[in-house]
Amino acid sequence: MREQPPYRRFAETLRKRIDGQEWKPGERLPSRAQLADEYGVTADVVRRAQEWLISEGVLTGRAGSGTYVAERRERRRLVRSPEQEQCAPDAQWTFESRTDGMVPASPEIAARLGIEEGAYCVRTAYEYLVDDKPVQLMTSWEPYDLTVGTLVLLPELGPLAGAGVVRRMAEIGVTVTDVEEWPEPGHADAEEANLLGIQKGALVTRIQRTYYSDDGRAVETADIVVPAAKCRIAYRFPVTR
Amino acid sequence: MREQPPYRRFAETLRKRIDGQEWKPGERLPSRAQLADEYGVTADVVRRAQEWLISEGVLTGRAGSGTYVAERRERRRLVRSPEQEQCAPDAQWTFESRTDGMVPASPEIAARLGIEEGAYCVRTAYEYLVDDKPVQLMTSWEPYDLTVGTLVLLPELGPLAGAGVVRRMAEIGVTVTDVEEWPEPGHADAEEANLLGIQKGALVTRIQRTYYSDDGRAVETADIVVPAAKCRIAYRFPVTR
DNA sequence: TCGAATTTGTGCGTATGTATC
DNA sequence: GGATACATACGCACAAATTCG
Repeated sequence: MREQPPYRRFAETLRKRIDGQEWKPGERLPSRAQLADEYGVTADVVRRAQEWLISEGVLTGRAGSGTYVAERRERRRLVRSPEQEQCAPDAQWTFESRTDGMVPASPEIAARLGIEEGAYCVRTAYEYLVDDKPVQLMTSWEPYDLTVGTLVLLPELGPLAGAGVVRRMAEIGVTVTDVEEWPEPGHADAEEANLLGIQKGALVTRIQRTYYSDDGRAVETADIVVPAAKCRIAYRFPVTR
Repeated sequence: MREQPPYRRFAETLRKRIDGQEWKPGERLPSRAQLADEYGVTADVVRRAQEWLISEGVLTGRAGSGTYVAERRERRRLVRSPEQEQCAPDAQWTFESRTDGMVPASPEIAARLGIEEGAYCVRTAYEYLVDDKPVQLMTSWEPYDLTVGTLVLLPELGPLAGAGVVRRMAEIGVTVTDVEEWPEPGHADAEEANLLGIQKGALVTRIQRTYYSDDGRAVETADIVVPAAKCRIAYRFPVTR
């Protein structure tokens, strides 16, 4: 076993004091200079130790303000299963949406929807909120020619505003039968971190979701960003053999 | 728009040369000293630019050898759905397993299995292989008192060795009806990176999977590590309302 | 309101460790 | 075993954000 470098040892020192409730969640730690003085290490060793703990989600740093013990906020459980309309708003969840209108399909979106590159889609951006705080981002695309001339053309308008893809499609005679989700790990970019109230570079799960109708056509596809610090994702489904 | 720092600008220079097929996937780049000379920057700027591209999966570094253009390997599609036994071996997939024998349940595992802390479990480690290369790791726990005295006590032995949880449990009269998976983003530690043949710190998805029987008891839980660079995970299930 | 002090965040160069050939 | 190349750690300087008088 090789000896740990100074910054890692100091990180463990800090972690012990945090675990011992010496500083409680949300509280500010002494400044780097103070900690360096107290332990007889350089301020840079303190900085690296804090960076390490930040990357583990134990601390969070705020420029100009200080380094804080991360709030052990209870993470939302986000269930994704066949039995329910996913991500529908309820008493606890709400969302804000903004339809950008028609945009030509990028090569990737065209492939996901099975339409021609450049064909028009209705793009809508969603922010899911709990207690008025965003906990999930989504951008969705629907083929324009699927909903043109119907009341559900714009997801956020009409009698079924906010009702979810399955119900909206049912309204125009399209039966959604399957959903496919591709979750991938990633890091939050500056914009996502800002919108979600998390640290830049924090771990997120990006989900590509596509709904399919009974004739096998893709009727909607979406990019979903779920911050690991705020949400746990659960897939639950029956086992059939 | 603020000006980019030198290492970021040089990263874009490198990226353009890579995109232009100047160096092909798998090929070695010139050494840092050479690149630094060629572009009139310090070797440290080259190093940081390469680190940046490594974190994006464009390059990979090997100590003592060189920096290489990442192979754009085709990623396995890993379907997780109700219709099939998951992760069963077939013509393309195989796995190696190693049962550690009985271990007392940690608090976390006990909670996941709904058993008492310290109660014994059968722990088994799996490495899933494609072309003899590991693409997925799994560690599973089964309550000892569930399978004790039966032929399926050890997942890797007996007539149903390697048959999967659902079939093995069916053999002893336990009907598995549901599965729950909790995927979370993370980074590979040194050991995982070594086993999976990926860079240390590379993005992975960690899945907590638990199978439930018809009486609601958890019959198996597992930690699964899926490297993003090698596998895409797909959840597909029917929509029922 | 504004500016100075404080605190964290970013970038860079050097020294050293370690794997490869 | 030596030479070479990347990996890790550290210290310093400065920028950016916040705080507070």
